[in-house]
Amino acid sequence: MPRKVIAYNLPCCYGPSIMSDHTPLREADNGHAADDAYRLIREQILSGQRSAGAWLREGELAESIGVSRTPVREALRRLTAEGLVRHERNRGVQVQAWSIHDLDEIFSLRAVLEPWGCRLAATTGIIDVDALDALAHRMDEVAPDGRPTDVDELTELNNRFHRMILEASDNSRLAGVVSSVIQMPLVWRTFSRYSPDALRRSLAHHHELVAALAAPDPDWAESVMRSHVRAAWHSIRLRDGGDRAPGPELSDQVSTTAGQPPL
Amino acid sequence: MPRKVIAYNLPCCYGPSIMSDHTPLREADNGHAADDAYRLIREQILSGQRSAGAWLREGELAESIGVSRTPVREALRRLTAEGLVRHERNRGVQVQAWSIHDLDEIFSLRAVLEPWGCRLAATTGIIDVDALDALAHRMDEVAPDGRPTDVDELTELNNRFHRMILEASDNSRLAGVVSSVIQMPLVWRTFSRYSPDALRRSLAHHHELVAALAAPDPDWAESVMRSHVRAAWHSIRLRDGGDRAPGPELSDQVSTTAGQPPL
DNA sequence: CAGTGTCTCTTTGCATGCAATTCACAGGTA
DNA sequence: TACCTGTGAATTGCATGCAAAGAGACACTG
Repeated sequence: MPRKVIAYNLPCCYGPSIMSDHTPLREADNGHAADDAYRLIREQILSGQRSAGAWLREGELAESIGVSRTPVREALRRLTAEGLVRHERNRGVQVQAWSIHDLDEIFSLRAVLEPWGCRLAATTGIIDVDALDALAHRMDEVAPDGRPTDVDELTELNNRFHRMILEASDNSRLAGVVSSVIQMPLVWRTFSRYSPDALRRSLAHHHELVAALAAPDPDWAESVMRSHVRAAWHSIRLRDGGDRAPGPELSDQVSTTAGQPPL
Repeated sequence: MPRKVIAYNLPCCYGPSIMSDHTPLREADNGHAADDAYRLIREQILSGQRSAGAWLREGELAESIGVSRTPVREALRRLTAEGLVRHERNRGVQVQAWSIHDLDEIFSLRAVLEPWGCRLAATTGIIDVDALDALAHRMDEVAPDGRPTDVDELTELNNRFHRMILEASDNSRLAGVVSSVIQMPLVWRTFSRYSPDALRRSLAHHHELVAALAAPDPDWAESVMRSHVRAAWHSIRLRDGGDRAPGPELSDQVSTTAGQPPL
């Protein structure tokens, strides 16, 4: 209790003890402890450094990040709410494990929501088609001939592309819901599972989406987005032991919203 | 620091100071501080005791609940993640305010997701039709002739009805997403806004849903659920200054998935 | 040898204290 | 009057200490 006072005005991590041998503390003191903890832990999970089922100990995380347990606890609660980790009372928090069934749930949801959002975006018309087009072209550069040079950047560009469309749907909850549901595929590092052919097709879809939104033709936009999501679903599953196509029945169920008569 | 030790073994709230004049402490000591705080605060928000825009002070809440600020903070973080409150760094937490636009967002999302989930429930067939039927009949009793005797119970039954269908869809994320998006209408105490006619129609929909799921006919089930949600949307809006029908364009957009050819 | 009690050690849950930030408001200046 | 500016009270952010709940080791008993 005496030394605490001294430590307070310093970037907290320098206080109590000389930093231990490994000092992967949060960079500088900007940001805020709880946010930093959240970001760092989240990154470690998504990047696979913390594998599914591993326990996340408050004490260990606090020390490695360079903050006290309090902000770590806050970060873990956020991650729990987002479904990235599981929390058991008095036992702790462990990284959520995922199965093929989870992947099917996610993609069947996306196959309903994203086409609908794309239709809305084409209808409301408040979308920056040029910016979207730029993203599509940038992705071509990062993955010439269907072979990605930088999977991380490709993933980031792809996320931005999809987010931009959903945000143009004028339904903020739609965008929120999709991004909350999508967390997990990041772990699977989607694009690293695509064949060159599949990736080329995916990038072509992006250009077609730009065209459909520029037209704007809501039916076209919706339909291309549906193809895009379902193609992605196949691409990811095929590599996976290739057990079977996306849900025999699910397949039909999802296509429910396909092939509509024009409104 | 001396008295603390004494207080520790008691149900924490009895410790430090003789309880103040108002003692709405958490009932008994069962449950756990953070969960209790979460439940109590959530209830106060949904019941309208804490009105939109009101600030939620950690200290005040902690005292009124009878725990320290730590579990209150945890509860507030959960509520933030769920969208019931807004959090501003270093300023605090205030009850989220809602607009007609929010209501439109929510119902247009429901109008896409719930019919789809209902179709899935009819397809997978793992639904307890009898239990569902019992719920529908119980609702008839609680609202004879479209005049509810107990709005709270009616609301609870209705939530159970819808949740049961979504849980039968075999897509846990779908159920999760819908319930997370639906929080707000609870605040609007949906059924208190229905006319007797509208409420009678709503209850009739429930019986028709049971029939469609018992058949089981996915197209029928999906279609009834779409009618059900869109009717609810109108019922809630009409009382509201009756400015206009659910989104002129939105209306078309949502019906996107309507009137399909049978699969 | 399986089952059970207990003991210890680890880890979480919660309370509390101090620093930092924000806001309202008063007082000074142009 | 309009606009800074600084001061103080209220409030959050974070660190830390103690109690309680689990998990595993180990001996004891049937």
